[in-house]
Amino acid sequence: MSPQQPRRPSLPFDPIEAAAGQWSQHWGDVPRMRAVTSLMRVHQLVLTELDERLRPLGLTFARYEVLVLLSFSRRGALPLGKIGERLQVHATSVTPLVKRLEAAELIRRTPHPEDGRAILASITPAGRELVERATEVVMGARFGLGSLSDEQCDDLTELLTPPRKAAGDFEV
Amino acid sequence: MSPQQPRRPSLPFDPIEAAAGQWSQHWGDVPRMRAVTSLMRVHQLVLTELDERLRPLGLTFARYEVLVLLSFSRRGALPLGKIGERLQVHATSVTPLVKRLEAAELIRRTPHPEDGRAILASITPAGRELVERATEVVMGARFGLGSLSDEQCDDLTELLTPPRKAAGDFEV
DNA sequence: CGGATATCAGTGCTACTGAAATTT
DNA sequence: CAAATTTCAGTAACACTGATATCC
Repeated sequence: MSPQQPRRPSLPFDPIEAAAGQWSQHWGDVPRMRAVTSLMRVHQLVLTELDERLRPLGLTFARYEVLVLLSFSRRGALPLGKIGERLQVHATSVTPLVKRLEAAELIRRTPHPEDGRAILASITPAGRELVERATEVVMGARFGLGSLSDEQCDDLTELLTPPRKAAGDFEV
Repeated sequence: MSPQQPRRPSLPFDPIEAAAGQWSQHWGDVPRMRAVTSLMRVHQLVLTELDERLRPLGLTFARYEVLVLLSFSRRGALPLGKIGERLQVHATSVTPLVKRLEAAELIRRTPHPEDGRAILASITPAGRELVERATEVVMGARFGLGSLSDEQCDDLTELLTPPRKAAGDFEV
């Protein structure tokens, strides 16, 4: 539905390959230039598609991720700080994110029983229902990567691991 | 410089692998779930690093891309519509993007000589100088993908081609 | 006239800085 | 008191909708 970008005719050539040709004549490191450009473009495509499909449910992909995280947590509840940490969202961005989910009654905010500074976000039954429906939508869209085989997805994950490790996301 | 996100200690495990374990117990299609999560994370890491390095030059990665595109074009000039098309930026987003570059005197806006509706953006000598310096910065950062070999970058580009083709970016 | 080009106003989402309130 | 948790105000990007002026 609703192609936000006006439908453009397909180009008769790969625009990234074309740019790489120009790039190589001026500068160097073409492999990295191509990889980064491809990464940016595919990210844009995947995120746009998933946001679009989740919109009828009143969710963005970011809000969906919060619901998934809470539904996976032991008590269905986490302090806001943990949410930001796990999802790599800035502390000052968690507050409005959680506020929207609370307004839709998908989560509840309660004071942390053991730490008076912290707030617990806990998923509601309505939140659990919606995350199931949203997951069907996301899986129905094959995460926006339906053109890749399972093996190619695994290869992609593996190739994207060194940058995450280099950034200090995790050890080993 | 300036780590916007507070430096978090590395986790002793891969958080995406951990989430995949949970995911597999509830739902399916783990390969795609892992690949999309990795894609999102690496995109965030790369874009944050490049924006950070370009900030001292007064550029964002988006603005840098416009300068590169213009410096590659035959006359150093393109109509705004073409810029949006090539960089996949919405028409209403091109205007402020170009306006900022003009304010910094990196490009000039002139009426299209043959089409009274269109505006040509042309790169200035200062723009050409800055794009050279910015490219040194970006290449010095190895595009944020310094942890990958040339061969791995090529593999990554190849894996990301089917999604772009499926989205109709180009034919063949 | 219908379609294309660019602009503007306004909304929505997110990242960030800097500051503050509260609690540990 | 220093550090942690959350919130708020304000700035900056960017994507998008809907409307408008202009021109082909």
